[in-house]
Amino acid sequence: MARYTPAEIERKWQDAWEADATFRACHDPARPKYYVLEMFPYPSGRIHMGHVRNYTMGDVVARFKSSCGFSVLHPMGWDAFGMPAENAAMERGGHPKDWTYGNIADMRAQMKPLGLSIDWSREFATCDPDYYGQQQAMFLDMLAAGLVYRKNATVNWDPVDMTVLANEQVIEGKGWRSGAPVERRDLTQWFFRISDFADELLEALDGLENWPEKVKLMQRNWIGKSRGLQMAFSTVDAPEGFDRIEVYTTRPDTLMGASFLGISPDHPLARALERHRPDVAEFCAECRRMGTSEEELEKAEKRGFDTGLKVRHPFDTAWELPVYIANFILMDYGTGAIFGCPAHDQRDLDFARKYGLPVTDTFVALDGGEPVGDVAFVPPKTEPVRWVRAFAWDEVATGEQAVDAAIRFCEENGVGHGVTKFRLRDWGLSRQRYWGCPIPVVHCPDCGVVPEAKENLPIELPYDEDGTPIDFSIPGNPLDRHPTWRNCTCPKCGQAARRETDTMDTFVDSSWYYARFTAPHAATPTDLAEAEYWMNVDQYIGGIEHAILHLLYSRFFARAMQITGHLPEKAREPFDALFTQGMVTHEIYQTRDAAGRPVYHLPEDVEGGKLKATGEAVEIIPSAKMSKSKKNVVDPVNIIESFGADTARWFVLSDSPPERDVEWTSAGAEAAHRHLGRVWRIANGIAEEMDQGGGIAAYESEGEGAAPGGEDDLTLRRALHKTIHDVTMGIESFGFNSSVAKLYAFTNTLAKSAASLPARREAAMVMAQLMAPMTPHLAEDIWAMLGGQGLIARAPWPKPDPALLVEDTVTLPIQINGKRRSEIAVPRDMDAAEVEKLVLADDAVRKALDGGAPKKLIVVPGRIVNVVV
RNA sequence: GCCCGAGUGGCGGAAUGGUAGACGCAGGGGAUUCAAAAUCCUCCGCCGCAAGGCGUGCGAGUUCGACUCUCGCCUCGGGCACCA
Repeated sequence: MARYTPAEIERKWQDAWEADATFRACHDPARPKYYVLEMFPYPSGRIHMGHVRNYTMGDVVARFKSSCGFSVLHPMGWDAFGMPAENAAMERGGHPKDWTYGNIADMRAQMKPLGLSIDWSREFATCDPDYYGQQQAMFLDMLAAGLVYRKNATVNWDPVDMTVLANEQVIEGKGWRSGAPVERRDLTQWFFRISDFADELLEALDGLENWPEKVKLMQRNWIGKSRGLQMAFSTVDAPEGFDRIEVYTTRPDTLMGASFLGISPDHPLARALERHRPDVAEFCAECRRMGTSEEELEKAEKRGFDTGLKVRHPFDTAWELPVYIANFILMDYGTGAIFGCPAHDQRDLDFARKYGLPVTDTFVALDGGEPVGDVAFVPPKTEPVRWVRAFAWDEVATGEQAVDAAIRFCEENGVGHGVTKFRLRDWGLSRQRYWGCPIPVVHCPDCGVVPEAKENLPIELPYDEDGTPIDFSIPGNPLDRHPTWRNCTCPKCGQAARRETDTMDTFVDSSWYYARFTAPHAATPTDLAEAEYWMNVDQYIGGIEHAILHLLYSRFFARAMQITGHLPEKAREPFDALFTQGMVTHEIYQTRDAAGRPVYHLPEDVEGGKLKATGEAVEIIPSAKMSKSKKNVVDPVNIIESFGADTARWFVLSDSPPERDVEWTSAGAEAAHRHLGRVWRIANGIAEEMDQGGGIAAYESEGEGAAPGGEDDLTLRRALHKTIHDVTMGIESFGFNSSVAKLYAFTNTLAKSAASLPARREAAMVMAQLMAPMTPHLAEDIWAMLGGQGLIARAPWPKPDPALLVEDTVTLPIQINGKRRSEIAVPRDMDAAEVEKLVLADDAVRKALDGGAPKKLIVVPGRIVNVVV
């Protein structure tokens, strides 16, 4: 008996698609286009189930839209720059370039058997000089347009390895390799002026109707627009040039509860003091012995240092407040100085209690009104409170009203002015690393910082040094110590100059790849005609972990590209719809090296809690996001080899709602495979019946005009059209798991159906079409064996017949006091009065009423009845 | 610490404010088979012999009716600007 053989049919149909160029994106002005994009992968060397899930979802959308008549663009590329390549070179030798391109070849080979409807002719990697050369050209245009500038910024510095560390490389305040306490260090770096766009990036979120609310909310909070008061406190006995300290506050209404002034350790006053005061210098140095991440600063114990300086309260010059240097105040936000109001801010309160500073209530709750103890009173700004130290508003007012009044009062009295500030900072793009896009500028002794000439692009990364491969075992930036690469001539004056040795943040690479896919081989960054046709991305799909940075940077970049003429106006917001898929999680296996640092292991290297190679026991850390660095990734190649790509695809779609996390298990894979085998056998059985009945030709004349079948045929057709409707709705709303469930249910219906052969043939063919976006190879095979014309991939999507979707009778559940107790079958359109009569005649209802009348009787037509007794 | 999510049977999960547990996994029973595999049929939230009662993380609230809406907690996950 014939069997389902995925290994054979998957190869067969992939070859057929290849020969047909089915997935080649066609710039066809006559058809509407649809651009579906999944976030491109980092080429770690192996695909994992997260990739399979991500790309299968995109593939379902791409194939579905294609069947619906759209000209689809569905490309794939590689986010190929970044630290792991350099780390690999350090750990295992070799070159980042060879490692990366080797990984890309491996991953492409693992991905192709999935049968994704990708136009591979558009593939590129961000580390291709052709790509990053165009990126350099855009950088120069953005520099000319004033979108890029240089300023000082703080980095994590490893004093032993003499190298800059990423936040990820700082573990508990120490360098991951050296173990040395990390220091903060200032470097001159390049920045994109994203904060100039803060307001626009915020406002435009409202127009992104097909983005998840939570992502927009996260971006709103990240941009952090606030209205507040900027004002100065005058100082007493401060050093020269510091007779005033500017502070920014969002709660000027609490000014009468001020208790101290806090300044950042990086504030100019702190820096001035530390020059002459060893005690200040020591405290500031200690503050700087910490990483740069906000998380680390916020989690650190809140500490302050009393400078001994005082400031005068603006409303009462006799009232003096102490000035503290505090480790939790960021120089990057506001003015780097705050006033503390302990009664209405928990952090200020903790600080005040710790250093014995006064706590003064400025308002109390309407009911009660006990003074603040160890919990600050911080009601929502919209809640009315009773003010005990108001200075320009009513005794009872909300925080909002008080803030507005306070700003007005301060402005009228010459104490500062209302300002709007954003939390969003400019985007620092300089990285002191090798494996990234070189920043195309030159440092000339006479001309200073000079943009490289466009004709010299791309500025390529050097592969070796003096004929020998670059040695990555030495910490630090190989470009910086390369013997010749830095040497160049000034594009302006022609004399000897030095090349910039910093490379770009890899977020730059991923901020415009979607645009490059529309014309991947163009001699300019984009081709405006192609961008005009293909942009925007109609459906973008990726992980929630990119909700803020990648997506915000991309939104900024689209604007910057438009300003510099690389994208049309309509691409200002590049992603029309966003879907954030959940992550695939897995256990983490960890051992420790001699120095006690964690070493992670791939699941396939672990068996029964021990390393296969050495037998060493591993520590099992509970399921977490699959990540390259933790090595808790599962290799889907094994699944594809034993069950086929369709099984892998069907399984990742079936088990969990797409936006939710899923823990990968092997248990369901066999079930998925069993089901696909069953579907194939049902179709094959129908094909064999057809053969016995005279072959396909005998059924070709059937169809619309054919004699109506019996009751069984009608029942099957009703179920089929309901399934068409449900599966289509599922795909359109990203409810792939629901679509899969409906297809399971319909398979059962079809298997048990006593309908005529033509009806079952039709049902099997339509079912194949409905399955085609998910299990495309199986669908093609069934389509072919049942006599379908051409490729199912090119067949139009089936439409449900509305007449077959409505049922004549419905079952109404009867609730008594909200609990289901009975049910009645009634004609679909029976009026409520008739229904009521039937309900009151129902045994369960009569029993519950016990002869009395119901208190209330609610009839929701066609849905439910509730009797309140 | 701050911002954003998620919690439903043994497990993954379904459910425009309207029958909680669709569909699948695991498990039980049966058919077929010399036997097994494969396949097919069937049962399956918890307590209870039953009648019935209890059930969507916990506690309140709104409603004729709450997994769904509101408020307060708990737990887990994501992000926090140099991981990608």
